[in-house]
Amino acid sequence: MSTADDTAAPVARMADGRVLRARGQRTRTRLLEAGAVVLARKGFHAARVDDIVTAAHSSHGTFYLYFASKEDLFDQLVAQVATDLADLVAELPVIADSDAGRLELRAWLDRFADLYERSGPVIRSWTEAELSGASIGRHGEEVLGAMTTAMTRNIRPPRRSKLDPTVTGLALMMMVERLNYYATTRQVVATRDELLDTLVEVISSALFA
Amino acid sequence: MSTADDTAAPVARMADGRVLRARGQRTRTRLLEAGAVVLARKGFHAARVDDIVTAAHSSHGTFYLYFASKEDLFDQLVAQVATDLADLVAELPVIADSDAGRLELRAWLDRFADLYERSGPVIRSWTEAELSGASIGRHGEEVLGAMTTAMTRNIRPPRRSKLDPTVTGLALMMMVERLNYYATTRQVVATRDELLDTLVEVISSALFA
Amino acid sequence: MSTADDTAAPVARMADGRVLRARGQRTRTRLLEAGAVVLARKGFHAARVDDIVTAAHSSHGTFYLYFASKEDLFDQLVAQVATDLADLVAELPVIADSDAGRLELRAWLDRFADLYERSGPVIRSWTEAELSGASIGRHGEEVLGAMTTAMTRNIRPPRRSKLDPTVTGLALMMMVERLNYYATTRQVVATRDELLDTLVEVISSALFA
Amino acid sequence: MSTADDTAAPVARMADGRVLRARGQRTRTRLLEAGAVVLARKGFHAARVDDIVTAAHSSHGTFYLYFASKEDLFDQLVAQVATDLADLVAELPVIADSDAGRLELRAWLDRFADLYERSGPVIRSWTEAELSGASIGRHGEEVLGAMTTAMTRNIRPPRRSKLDPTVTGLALMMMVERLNYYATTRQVVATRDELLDTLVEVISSALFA
DNA sequence: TATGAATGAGATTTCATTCAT
DNA sequence: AATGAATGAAATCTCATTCAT
Repeated sequence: MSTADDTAAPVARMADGRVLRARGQRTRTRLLEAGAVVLARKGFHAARVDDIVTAAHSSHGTFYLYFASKEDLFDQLVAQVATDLADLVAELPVIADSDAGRLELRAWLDRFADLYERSGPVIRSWTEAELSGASIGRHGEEVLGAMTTAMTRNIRPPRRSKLDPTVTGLALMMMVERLNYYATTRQVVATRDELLDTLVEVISSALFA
Repeated sequence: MSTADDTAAPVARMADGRVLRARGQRTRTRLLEAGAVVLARKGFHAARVDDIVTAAHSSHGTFYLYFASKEDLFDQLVAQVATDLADLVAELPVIADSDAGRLELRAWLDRFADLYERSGPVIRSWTEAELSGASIGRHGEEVLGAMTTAMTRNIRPPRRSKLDPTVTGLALMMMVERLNYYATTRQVVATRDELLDTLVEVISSALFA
Repeated sequence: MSTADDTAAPVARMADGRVLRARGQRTRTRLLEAGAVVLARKGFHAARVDDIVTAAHSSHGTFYLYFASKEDLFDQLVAQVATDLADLVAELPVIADSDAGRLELRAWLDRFADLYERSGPVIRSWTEAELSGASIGRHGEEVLGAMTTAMTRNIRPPRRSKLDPTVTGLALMMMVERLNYYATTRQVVATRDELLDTLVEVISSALFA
Repeated sequence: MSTADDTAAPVARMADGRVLRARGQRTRTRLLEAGAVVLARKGFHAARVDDIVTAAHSSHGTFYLYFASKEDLFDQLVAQVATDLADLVAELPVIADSDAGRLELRAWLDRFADLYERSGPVIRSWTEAELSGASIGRHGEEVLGAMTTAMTRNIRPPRRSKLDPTVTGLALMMMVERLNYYATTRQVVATRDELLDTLVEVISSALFA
């Protein structure tokens, strides 16, 4: 049995490093949640600190008690989602060329879609932040790498000599992300089943054709 | 037989609608090109009018002679690229399940990659603009629809009953776009050949598996 | 009997509608007063936001905390003066053709001159704003109507068949305004007594000749 | 008999002093007329050089060939009107306390109203310009003095001991001006006859009561 | 003489961050 | 811990005037 604390939950702190009491904890959470809402509604650049504190029924002064800057808040939001995503990606199974394998893949994609539905706005703001060179992009790069690697593990080199595994892994994962993107933003109308069926088919075709 | 010019090129105009003489034409072009460069370097939101006029060796006053606002310039840039992209997309052939078909597809993807290399920054700024609700998004939706439809034409329903053609078309096109994105931004290291081979394989697997 | 305050003073607000605390109240007042001073010195169009914030020992940012725009500040100034003026005009008595009547008229004109001395610059800027079609003109029209009506009440139709009461009322009131204008701007040199005597004479001549 | 040229018409010149040929003459006139139209529509401050040259079907470059500045054009406009007005004012007769005198006065006021109808916008812009300290105000002061003096000549000191002649003259003339102002801007609805009747009555009451 | 194009100083406005209570 | 107020650098945009042909 492991001793306590070996997965020490990171203690939330104020911007100046002091540890939070219960009330502070709640205020910080309120601001983070408001940040997510505003991010979803307006995107990274158009989000104003004022929008966030208004949505959180708080104030500018309070905001800077908990976050060093606007970017800091978004960074913390992104860090959380990046962790969730990395955890999920780590659980992508090696997929067998069988109905069972396809079912496993489908189940994983379902969980991905769940996560995307919850955290899509934050994930989408990644791209926006990346494009303009904000520091938030870091998380994106790490997760991108993890996703690519996870999918790459499924590609047995002997089978398809022409396919570069890394490139293929990236291609398939990006397809998964984009399709979820257009589905959650309703730019394409598709049920969850259609989404999953399509992804399973295309991915398994690519892997086992 | 009609002479040339029956598809009269749209005449460039000043922000107040007056048509341009030769010198104005040149200045406008210089500003557009500088805009593209700045857009590539900084992204839509971080791009400053001042950056653009400095890059174009021009002035603020001149800028507003040709464009009603910063957004107007980017809108015109995007409109141009949207046209190019739509033209290319219209030329996507119906792909046969044969080596010849694969070659045709590969050639088309090569042209897409060329266009993306030239106009990638503008295309990428689309997403950024979309996210923050700018009016530029319009073009994006149209082109997105055209791309999806073009790819969809290649999916013969009888073959793969489970695949929704529209969703599949979108998925494949988005994969093409994203892969080009990561290739041009050097977030994935791949030669043009690796890129094309991978895309041809995955797409034809999906279509003909 | 009701206590005071049943005509609750309109609560001062920030540009975004939030109500003010004491400090904000003071800052807003300082800006309004500085605005009046600058308006007097430079007129509506030549007045710069920068002049105002400098005079108020404040900053641009603060200015826009309290006023949505430069025009908004002047509009609030004008609204205040319009109210004062309307109140005074409402108190114009019906004038009897007697020494007592003339004394009453004189007293009222004296109060008008006081108000004009205090608020002349703002009243004068009305005209400037009207001419250029700014929204401030509204107040002007209302007050103009009230002034005309008030004076009109003094004109007994039977007496002077040829006089249109409204036109006469307007004529006399405008004379009052213009004379105060030239007196306060020192374009005519006249003591308060000369001013009042002249106005009383001309008005009572017109009413009772 | 006087020699030729003792009323030498001021020769129109370009901004750099050169005398105009016929074509230049016409262009200059077109710009002046366009200036008057724009002045009427927008007022002094809101009038843009661009509005004027567009209305005159001319160009910025041409504008500065004939006028040293925007103010210069308005100054020339005002100078013309000031001359007309001064001429008219010089012809104000000494009014007798008789029906004939009233008719003479009425005739003069009719001519004033004609002039105001033609040149009202320019006259009105005087005030606007004065308020913001533009140099145009000069003409205004001169004409104001002339108008006051002219009316003052009609006030026989023995009659009304309390009236300061200058102040009264100013008061009456300003009433004339304002009433014409509100009549031409349609802020008061009155026929020319009502206007004249009212003014004749009030003025003669004041002079002869 | 005429003109379209170019200029840049200067105006208004925004908003992340800091201050004072 | 919390907050309302203040700040000012920086951004966008305007327009009288000058330039070059």
